[in-house]
Amino acid sequence: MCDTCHGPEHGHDHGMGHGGGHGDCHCKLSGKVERFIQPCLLLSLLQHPSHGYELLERLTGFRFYPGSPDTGAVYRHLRRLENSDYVESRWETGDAGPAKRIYSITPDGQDMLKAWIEEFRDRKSAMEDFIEKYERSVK
Amino acid sequence: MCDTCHGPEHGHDHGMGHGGGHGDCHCKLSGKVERFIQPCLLLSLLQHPSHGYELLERLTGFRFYPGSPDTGAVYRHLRRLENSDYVESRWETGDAGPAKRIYSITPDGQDMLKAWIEEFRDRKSAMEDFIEKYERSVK
DNA sequence: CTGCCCTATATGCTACTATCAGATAGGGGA
DNA sequence: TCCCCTATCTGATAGTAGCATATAGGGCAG
Repeated sequence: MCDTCHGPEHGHDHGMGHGGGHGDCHCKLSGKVERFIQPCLLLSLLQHPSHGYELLERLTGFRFYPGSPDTGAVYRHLRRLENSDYVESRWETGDAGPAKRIYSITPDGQDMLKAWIEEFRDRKSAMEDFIEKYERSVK
Repeated sequence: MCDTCHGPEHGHDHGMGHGGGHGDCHCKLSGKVERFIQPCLLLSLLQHPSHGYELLERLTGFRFYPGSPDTGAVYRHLRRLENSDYVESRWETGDAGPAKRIYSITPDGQDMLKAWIEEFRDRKSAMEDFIEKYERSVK
């Protein structure tokens, strides 16, 4: 039983929003953002260096994130990207408010992003194939 | 340290094969098939009824599965799909070898598959946007 | 000067999932 | 008899997202 969509578990609302975690309930087909957060962060940082809190807001610009993404996820992934040398950071304490950790993309990170782009092209075409298979089957 | 690609953890091999589970190693960008198994099973069953072992082989026809998919995953997802009334099954003991559980897609399952197709269209266009954003940034 | 909100970063916990490994079992061939 | 192929199913583990919470600086209203 699903406490979000109520009633039948096979509702047709398939938006990616609201976050997931509904177990066997398929009222949200893909609440989870499925590790798209890393390429989104890398692309944001390719555009210009930024800090976690700002990146959090910029993530909503990607259609993978219709709602507000999780703050914990953003900071944790930035840390992981830094451990892999895909990004680097420096502290900025200049202006008002708490200190900011400014992240920039590294050459390795740019290579990684390029690999992600290739991956996305593959997935996109795999989905096109799937849709085509479906169209042929229902015809 | 990655025991698959050895050396630097940011190698550029980004195929979807060999299965995942390399933690922070990005030598495989997406070893996980990320719940694509359910729509693949539904579409296979839309084409014609089938049993688990056969579906296992038919899954390789989808480009989400370059290697052989996990047998456990197939049977477990079939069970889950049946619990959700997206598929139904009957035992077939007629011919040689062990009994087969033949699955068929239900009307609810067909609706679900349709919802998945819409979802795939969304994801596909989100990826197109991402790639376009990238192209603009590197230009 | 206290409480509240906004900015900013970080960690703990839990549920879900994929993957790996192995168990069970029928039947055919060497 | 042993091994392999077909066929289904279960156990254990590791990675992940999402939620909640902790910490902390600074501005501002009452």
